[in-house]
Amino acid sequence: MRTTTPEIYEDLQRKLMTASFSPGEKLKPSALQGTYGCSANTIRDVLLRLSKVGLVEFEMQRGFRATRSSEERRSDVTRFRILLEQEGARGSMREGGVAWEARLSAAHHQLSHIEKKIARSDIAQGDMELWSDAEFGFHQTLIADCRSPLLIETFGHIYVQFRQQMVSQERDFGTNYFRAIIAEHQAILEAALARDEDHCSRAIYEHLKRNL
Amino acid sequence: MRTTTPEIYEDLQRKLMTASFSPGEKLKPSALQGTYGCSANTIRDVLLRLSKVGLVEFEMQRGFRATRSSEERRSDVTRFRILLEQEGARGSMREGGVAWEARLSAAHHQLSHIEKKIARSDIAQGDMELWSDAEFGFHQTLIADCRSPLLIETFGHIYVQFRQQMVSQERDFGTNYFRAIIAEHQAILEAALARDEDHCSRAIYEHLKRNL
DNA sequence: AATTTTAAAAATTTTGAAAATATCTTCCAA
DNA sequence: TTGGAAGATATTTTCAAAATTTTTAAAATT
Repeated sequence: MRTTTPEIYEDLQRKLMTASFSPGEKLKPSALQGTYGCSANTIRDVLLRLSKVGLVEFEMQRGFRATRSSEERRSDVTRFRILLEQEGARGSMREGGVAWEARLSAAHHQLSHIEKKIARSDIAQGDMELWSDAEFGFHQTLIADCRSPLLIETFGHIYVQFRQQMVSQERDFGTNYFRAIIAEHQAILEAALARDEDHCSRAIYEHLKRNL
Repeated sequence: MRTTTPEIYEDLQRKLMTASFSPGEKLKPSALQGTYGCSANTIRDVLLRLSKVGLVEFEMQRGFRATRSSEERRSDVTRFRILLEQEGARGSMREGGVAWEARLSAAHHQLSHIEKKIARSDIAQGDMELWSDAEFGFHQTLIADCRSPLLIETFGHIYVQFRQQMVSQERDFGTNYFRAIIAEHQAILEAALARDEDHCSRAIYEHLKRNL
């Protein structure tokens, strides 16, 4: 199998985020090398980079494993995400202009479109991946104009870890779940466009508290 | 020169934090390999790990460089540090027990000892490194009991970036500076021990605002 | 003179294998 | 049985060279 390194990175990232590797599972370069038709060192390189994002744990002399999952960790990731998203949204509401409002509306429109489709329960193959991307797009746009590259970057890392933790915890992701979050995203959008910082913070908390 | 990989990591980290590499300077494995008597790949490995902490920037196909420095970045790092430290201290004040108070007092005592020595201006060789470690110890202890491993880890990353940004910005680090921060650290300690969350947050802000 | 093309040099990434290190098994003694 | 060597196995790390890509500098074209 001929695969470029960026493709390997993307593939491993996706597999980590969709629990194709179970939490805590050992990731052995020598084992993965066969899958991608490259040398073990290339895998090592990619895993080192994925450990920056927090999808992979690395410990010297004892290799890599998919980040462990636990009640505590899920809660920790969620708390941290709430902190970053509240602060980021606050910043965007202060600094963002009409262009930001436009982008946020657009991102929400796209997200809401797919969420309504899923809520009608005609969920098709690949919809979850589309939804996940749209969800990220919305939340990322929410904080995008806060003028803190560091916060934005860290939020990106935390978001993928959040997804990683959530998929490994099977819960009801049925139509009920989507019906609920449609309203929550709507609330966040409205508060953000109204530049009501406290209300927006609360809406973000309400959206995520089920994972605490 | 015979050097183990952890030593290489430490040495590069120290050099990055003390501006032995100027901001934005290219870090070429093939060039550094000679310094440490190891292969270029070992350096690459170390640099990849340092990029997780944010001391090094990595871009695919174009290698590594010491993290760039700018007015904006300094301000960004400072803002982010304030956010994390305020939140972490808040958590410690809520969750920490007497043991935490004891550790915080101890860390402060050590820090204040060296700061007073420096303020008397009999600053000796290696004092800055001792001070830097003690400063980190104090601030880390401040947030240590917030029960958020993620926040603690991220704070560690941001702290070293903060140091990195500060050293590359020459400013008056004379006795005046130390006289000022002695009082600021004292204020943080007192508010923390009094479990006065708002006051502590303010003291943290006052301590760091000069870098905004 | 400015831009694009081309060729050479330099740097980065990848490889495959050897060396170092950790982990597991088996066996023996307490 | 329990605990711990000793050896066997597997994994991780390191290496030096090959392959790829980027950068630099010079030449050619507009």
